[in-house]
Amino acid sequence: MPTDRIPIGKFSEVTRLSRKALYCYEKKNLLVPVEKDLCTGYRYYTQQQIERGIWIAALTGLGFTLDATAALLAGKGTADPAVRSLLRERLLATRAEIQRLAMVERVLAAEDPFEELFKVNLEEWKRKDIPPIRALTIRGEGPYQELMTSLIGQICEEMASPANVRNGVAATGPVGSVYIGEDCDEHGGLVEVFLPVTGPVTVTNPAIGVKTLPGATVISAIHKGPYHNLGMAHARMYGYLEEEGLGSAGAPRELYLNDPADTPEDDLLTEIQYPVREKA
Amino acid sequence: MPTDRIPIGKFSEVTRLSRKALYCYEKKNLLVPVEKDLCTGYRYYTQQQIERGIWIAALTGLGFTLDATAALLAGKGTADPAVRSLLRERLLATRAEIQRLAMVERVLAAEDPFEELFKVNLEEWKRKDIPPIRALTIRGEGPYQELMTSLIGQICEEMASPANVRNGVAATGPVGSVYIGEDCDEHGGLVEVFLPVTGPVTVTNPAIGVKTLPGATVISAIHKGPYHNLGMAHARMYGYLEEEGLGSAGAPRELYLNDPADTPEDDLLTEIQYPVREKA
DNA sequence: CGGCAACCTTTCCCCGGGGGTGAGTGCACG
DNA sequence: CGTGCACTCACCCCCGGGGAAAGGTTGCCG
Repeated sequence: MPTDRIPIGKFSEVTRLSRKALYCYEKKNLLVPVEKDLCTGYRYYTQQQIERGIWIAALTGLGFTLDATAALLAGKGTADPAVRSLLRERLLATRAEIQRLAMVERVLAAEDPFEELFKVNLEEWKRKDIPPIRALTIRGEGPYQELMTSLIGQICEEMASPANVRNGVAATGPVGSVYIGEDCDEHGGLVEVFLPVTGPVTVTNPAIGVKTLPGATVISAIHKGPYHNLGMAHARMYGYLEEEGLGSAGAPRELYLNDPADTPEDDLLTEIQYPVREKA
Repeated sequence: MPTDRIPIGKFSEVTRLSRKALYCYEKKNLLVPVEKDLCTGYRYYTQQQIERGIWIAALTGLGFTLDATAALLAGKGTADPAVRSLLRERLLATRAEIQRLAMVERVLAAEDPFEELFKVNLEEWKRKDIPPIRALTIRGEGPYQELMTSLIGQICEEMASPANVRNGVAATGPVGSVYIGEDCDEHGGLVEVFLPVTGPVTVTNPAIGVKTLPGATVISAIHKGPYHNLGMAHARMYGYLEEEGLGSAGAPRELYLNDPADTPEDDLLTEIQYPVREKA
């Protein structure tokens, strides 16, 4: 083969790699032009590099990072176990992404995607670690509807007391509740309402205390809609936990993410948390 | 609601947005903390912002850009046509991505992904614009096998002539060929072999000329494997063009992307180009 | 009232390029 | 041997954050 000096533009056409990509690959030593004119900086590639370029285009097109691509090219012919593991890892990641996109598609294709979003979200449970929380707490028992209103009202009142306002006591999160009672049903039970708080709190109402709620590992989901639908959401989460064999490890909590006073019922957001046993 | 001063860490937990993301949203005015301590720079969010944060997390999770997310949040309740179009655009993009990933998955799941890659690649036609090419050319007719060897040999010899070497004449791309004959079949026909070239060429062999091949819009695919399989690939591409109603608009070309002299037959890469009529 | 851990701040570089700019080259053709 | 066009260069900012470093604050608890 006679001398070949393929400038970057032609090389880019043949390999279907953009010029920018080629600069990038050069910096990373993935595909370095054989010749670089010292005075003008012009890059020249050769025929041999076309093949490598095409492989790079193909592999990155599969979603491999440039590092992985380099490794794959190095071990292509061989039975390198690293190659196998890279391939498998990518396969799994691709499948996961397809699944995710399928859900995204479902939401976007729905008549009202904004509504649909949180219906699906209910199925998108996430595990997270909750740190301990210092909070004002108050307990009560009875039918939820009135109970919650009353308990939250008392806590807010406490926060608004002159002593607390003066001392700069402030809430550090949304109001939440813990379903303590063993036999909570949809209508009522023993509940503890809490408001995460910071500063030198003064408590006057004897029913209210300052506690540090224990941390936990929880499965959490976000619910959108009126509070009276929360029961259904709990049922679904509970069912899911049973299925997965995750023993419930404590009382479930709810976090009321927006204020029922100035939000339409249908837009209310509630985070539901079910503690589970830690599991690597 | 009493004063709430939610520091970034807590806010990040509740909304499932990373701290980095929050910094980023602040810079873009997408979600700006209500209070920022002038002296320490600490950010404090409020309850009301939690809802917005959760919406942002949900929308970006669907793949919207931050700009799009902002627009969607602004027009959420209204029947803004911009919102509709953003949603539809995203839906189409998502579907396209799912399709693409499905192919990626097929390749990765194959027994030998490296082989599979170019089989599928054959189905991944791309339209591109080919600029005019200045090249050494030589024509011949007969059975391909021997014909090509001979023609390519002659061209290479010409390139290697003392005059050309002295003048710094160099190839600017891989050898290719044009199937000129109307009645080319798998075995032979009228062919023009070309080698893209630059510099003041001297031609001694009277069969060889310097020509500028015309540019074209082509559908191109990359074939991997022995040259004697090219016939099948051509047939498939031709079939595809018919299906799509793309009239062929000129003689097909092949580019021989690596050198048969030092490449195993199974690894030979050939780009096949079918000119089509320009179409917006 | 102190101490200490946990929190927060800014800054910088990374991914894998896309887009654009102004200025400096090449080379085919006349 | 010019000339003009097309090419190429380096540089900077953008996406949407992740990770790490170095240093300053908070605030709980004793």
